[in-house]
Formats: sequence, C-alpha cells, structure tokens
Amino acid sequence: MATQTRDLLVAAAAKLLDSGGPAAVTLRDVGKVAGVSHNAPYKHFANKEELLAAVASRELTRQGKNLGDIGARGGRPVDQLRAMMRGYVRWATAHPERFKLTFGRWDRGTDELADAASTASANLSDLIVKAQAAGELPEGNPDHLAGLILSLAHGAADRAIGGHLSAKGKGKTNPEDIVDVLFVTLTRAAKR
Amino acid sequence: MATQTRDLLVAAAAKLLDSGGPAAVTLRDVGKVAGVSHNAPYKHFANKEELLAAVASRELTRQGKNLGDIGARGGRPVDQLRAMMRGYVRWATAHPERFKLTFGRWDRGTDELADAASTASANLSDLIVKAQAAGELPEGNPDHLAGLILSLAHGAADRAIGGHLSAKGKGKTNPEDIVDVLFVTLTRAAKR
DNA sequence: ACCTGAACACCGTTCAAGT
DNA sequence: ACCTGAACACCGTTCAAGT
Repeated sequence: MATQTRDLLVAAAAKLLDSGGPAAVTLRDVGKVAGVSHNAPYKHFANKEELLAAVASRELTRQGKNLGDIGARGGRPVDQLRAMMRGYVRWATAHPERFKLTFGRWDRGTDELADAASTASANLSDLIVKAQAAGELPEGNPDHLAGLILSLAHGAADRAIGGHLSAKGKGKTNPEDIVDVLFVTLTRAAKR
Repeated sequence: MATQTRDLLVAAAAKLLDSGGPAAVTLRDVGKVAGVSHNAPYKHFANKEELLAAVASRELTRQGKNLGDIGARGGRPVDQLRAMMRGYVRWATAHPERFKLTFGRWDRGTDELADAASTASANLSDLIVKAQAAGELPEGNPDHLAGLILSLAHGAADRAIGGHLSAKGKGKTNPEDIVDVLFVTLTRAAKR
C-alpha cells in the first residue's frame, strides 16, 4: 500500500480541521495523529496548503456523490433541485470548517477540484432546464437561475454558520427554511 | 489625543488585512506600520483577535452608514432595497478580506458589532414591510423575506470572491446581476 | 498611563541523514 | 522511495522595566 500514509495524513488533517479550523491543522499534530513524524507530510504534499487542498478535494467529491444520489432518486425536477439545496445547507452546517475550506480560492485548483465542481454544475443546469420546460420554474437564462439558487443556498449556509440568521428576537430561522422560501417564491413567479 | 495610537493600530491592521488576509496581520508589522513597538498593541487590545474585532467593528459601522445613505435618498421601497443589496455586494467584492472578517463568528461580539447589525436589520425589515404594503414584494413573513434577500446577497458576494460565479464557459456573471435576478423574480411573484 | 526589549513556546519549512 | 531529527526564521504572548 504505497498511498496508505497519504490517506492517513488527509484523514488526520480533516479530523483536526473539524476540531478547530485550519489553525488547528498543524503539521506536527497531523503527523502525531497519523502516527508519523512531524514532517512526513512533506513527502506527500509540497506544503500545508496542498494538504488542505487534498482535504477539500476529498470533501467535494463526496458532496458531488450526495447530489448525484438525490438526482438518481427521480421525481419532479424542481423537487430534486430543492432536495439538493437542502442537502447542501445541511452538510454545510454539519461540517462548517470543511464547507469554508472547500470554498475559498483554489486558484490553481488541482484540476480534481475543478472537475468535481463542473460536473455538479452541469447536472444542476440540466435540472433547471427541465424544470423550466415543465413550468416549475420561471423562464429566463438558466445560468442566471443557477447562480440565484446556488448563491442563496451558499449564503444561507454561511450566515447560519456565522450566527447571523437569528438576528432579531426569537426567530430561530434555519437555512433550510430559507431554501424553502426561495422555492416558494420561484414557484409563484413561474405560474404568473 | 489619548486614543490616537489605538486608531493608528486599527488603521494599520486594516491595511495589512487588505494586503494579505488575517495571516498578514502580524503584531510586529502592525507595530511597524503604526510606528510603535511590536507589542504596543497589547496596551490597547487584549490580543490579536480583539484587534481584528476592532477592524470589523469599524467596517460594519461604515457599511451601516452606507445603507443609511441609500435609504435617505428615498424612492420606492423595493428600489431602495435593491440599491442597498447592490451596494453591499459591491463593497464585499471591493474589500473581500474585510467582508470575510466582518462575518465569521463574533460570538461574544463586543456589543458594538451587535448594535450595528441590529439597527441595519431593523431598517431592512421596515423597508420590506413597506414594499409589501405597496405590492412590490410578495406577501408572507417579512423576516423570511429578509433572510432570503440577505442570504442571497451574502452568497452572491462570497461566491464571487471565491471565484465560483463564472463556473462554466464565458459566463462572467457578477454578483450584482444575481441580485437583480432575485428582484425580478420577487417582483414577478408579487403581482401573481 | 503608555511604551519598549528580551524571552518563551509554537509553527512551517528545510536539510542532512538514515532504511 | 519514504521517513526521521536537528535546525532556522517567524509569530503570538508574557514579563520586567522604563518614562
């Protein structure tokens, strides 16, 4: 098993990331958790940034599978879309550090990341076009609609993580509710 | 001028933050830029985190004034709302590091932060209620609508900063366009 | 009251070896 | 090919003084 150490390092980094954010992912602790020396990671990754990129890549691939599973279950296109966005915000609030890591400039993005993102984006566009054809979503540029839906899910998740969702009194709004509000609005706008 | 050094430190921290994120805000460089020793900041702030909180507070106050100015210009409530959200995403993409700092868990949030956020939120709710009364926005819980609008603006800005907005080919969507898409949809849903 | 310089523990990274 | 231990520069923070 040539790549076993590499996988152990990525798993250790993910665990430390969950426990205390990127600052808690010290190479020394990664090595300790993985059972190697504090600079064994340098034999598998150029630096700490690339180790974190590997964690992000693993997470994005898993998340892509989740969305694919929801799509495989079938149903009305608009219901699939809503289920996907609900799953997305649920994942984000359950693993805030992984969510924040996955988004956040992967400039020269290791290809793997770009691939996972582009296939997910393509699936989404297909669903939107189908939903529009079925009259479940308003007409207009599908890319604009995709931007609207993804941005809303992303923003609701990020605001929930930051604690900016229940601003006023007792309104303990959760991000899934906001996703629902968007889809209610879209449905209403569709059958104008 | 008793507080002059404090202001210099906050300004220096903001400058370093813009240039390279929180990691670039080293106490040593802050001191150098402000013309004091590398641990003079400890006479004004308990630690680096509180110094950054002061930067966030300054930024949030300024941003609150911006929104207030837009409201003071008058016009249809829904147009004021859209202008505010456009200004918000414009600010976020122009100063990504300040934007990311301002949102990001200010748990025991120095009061100052909480105050600025709650007045901004109250102004927003007022506008939404007025817009609904004028038939410019769909009916329903105003807090839900506020969550939808703020989450969308936040998400569009964050995705633009992360470079996740022009996913596919040449579609160079910008966050202000996405804000417009939301308001078009809301308008259409209002006059169902 | 505000500031400085030395010192400490910690971290990312590099290097010379080890098998 | 993969790993280790020592070493270096850097950073946040503390402490004992200085004015």
